[in-house]
Amino acid sequence: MEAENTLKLLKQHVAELISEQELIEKLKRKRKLKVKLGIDPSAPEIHLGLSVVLRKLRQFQDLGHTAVLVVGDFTGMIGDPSGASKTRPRLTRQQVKRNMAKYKEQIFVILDPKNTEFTYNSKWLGSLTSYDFIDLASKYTVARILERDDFSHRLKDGLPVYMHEIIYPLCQAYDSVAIKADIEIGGTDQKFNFLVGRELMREFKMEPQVVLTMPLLEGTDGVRKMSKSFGNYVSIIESPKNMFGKIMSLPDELIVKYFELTTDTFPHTIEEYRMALHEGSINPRDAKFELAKTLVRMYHSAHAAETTASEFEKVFKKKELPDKIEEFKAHKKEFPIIDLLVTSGLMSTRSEAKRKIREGAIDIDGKRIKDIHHIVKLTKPVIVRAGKHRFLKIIHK
RNA sequence: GGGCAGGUACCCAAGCGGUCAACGGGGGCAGACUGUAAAUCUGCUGGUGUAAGCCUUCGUAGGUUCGAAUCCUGCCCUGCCCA
Repeated sequence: MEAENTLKLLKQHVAELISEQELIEKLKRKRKLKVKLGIDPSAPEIHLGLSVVLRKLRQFQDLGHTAVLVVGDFTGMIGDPSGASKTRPRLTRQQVKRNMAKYKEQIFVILDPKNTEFTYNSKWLGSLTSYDFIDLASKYTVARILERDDFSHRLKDGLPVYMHEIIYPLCQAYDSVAIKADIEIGGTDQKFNFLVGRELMREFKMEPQVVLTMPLLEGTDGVRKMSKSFGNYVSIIESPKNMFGKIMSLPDELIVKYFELTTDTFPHTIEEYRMALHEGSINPRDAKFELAKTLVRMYHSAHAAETTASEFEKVFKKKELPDKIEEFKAHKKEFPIIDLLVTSGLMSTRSEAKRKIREGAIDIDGKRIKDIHHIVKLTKPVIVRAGKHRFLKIIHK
């Protein structure tokens, strides 16, 4: 009975499990399982998309299993020039170290440090000889590597596929061999690599790892997967205000998915939301509002959730000014509006400032400024609003 | 090693001697409408200048020309074909 519940929990929200039977077998043995997660050392920020996988990993930890985080420093240091024109800068040892320090600060917000092991794949990949490496490469065929969608698409479209890219899956698979992974988890986009891991483990006469993939979470644009490079991500260390705002600008269709994959909201509550949204008995905006509060509560505090929520109401529903506005101390009493926008950092160039003024994006004390020659007098503090949600209080100092 | 086709702004993609800071689309930003949703409509999307203008930008280095993203040469990079 208990085993059944365990399995049910672990299977929750999972995209694919290969195979369920093997997982059951492994769980039956009552030993600590090694659950592998590959970490990209070039992206030290944890966002909600990654939290989906981390939260699943945490479930394993809560059941007493060990999370083995394999930092891809070896592959990272080689550099990954995907995209023909932009060779990604190689990561130095230093950078990897710095990034990982940052990473660790965030990751234990979700993971349990007691059941977490960090390891770096340069430890074993770095010490392979050329001979070993070729031996490794001999265990897989080109055709099977090229089965992978993105490779075959790129070939079809006449785009480059580099040698090291096709070696990549093998390296990652070898990580599984090296740490003797019981389970590897990640996003569905990793499925291919994980399966290579299984094959390779068989080659090495090991029990193949169980593969568990989680759905990819769409980012704030609602279309592409959440990723730092698309700029559509919500970091888990985002300020309450930004986190709240980003969640509120999410497309409605994602509300339920976000509840499921990024929060601990009870399944039956989520089901209620789903029904209500479907029937139209709840304003999607309100459901999203709850979602935003829930997330701010998780990553900040209940208090922050309340104050951010009421602040949001105030600014966007009642169209009032926020309680707290950042201040900028000006050194002069009078400013041409363009200078003010640029020196205060609201705009990055004078041309941009001009553009925004002409577009009607700039308010001062609630009055829209359309004249690019407008002079701002700082006899008293003024509030500049740039666009929908950027406020700055300018005071003369 | 040889042949062919390419390298244009965040991405795709026109342009093929002057009217090109460079058509069009996507994305992004801003405005209207809203629920900081979607859809829709409008504007903007190198820098500097009040503006006229000036400066930098079309893989890279040179050259031809009054004038080049556009022509020539070397080099680098990508794809395809042949070896």
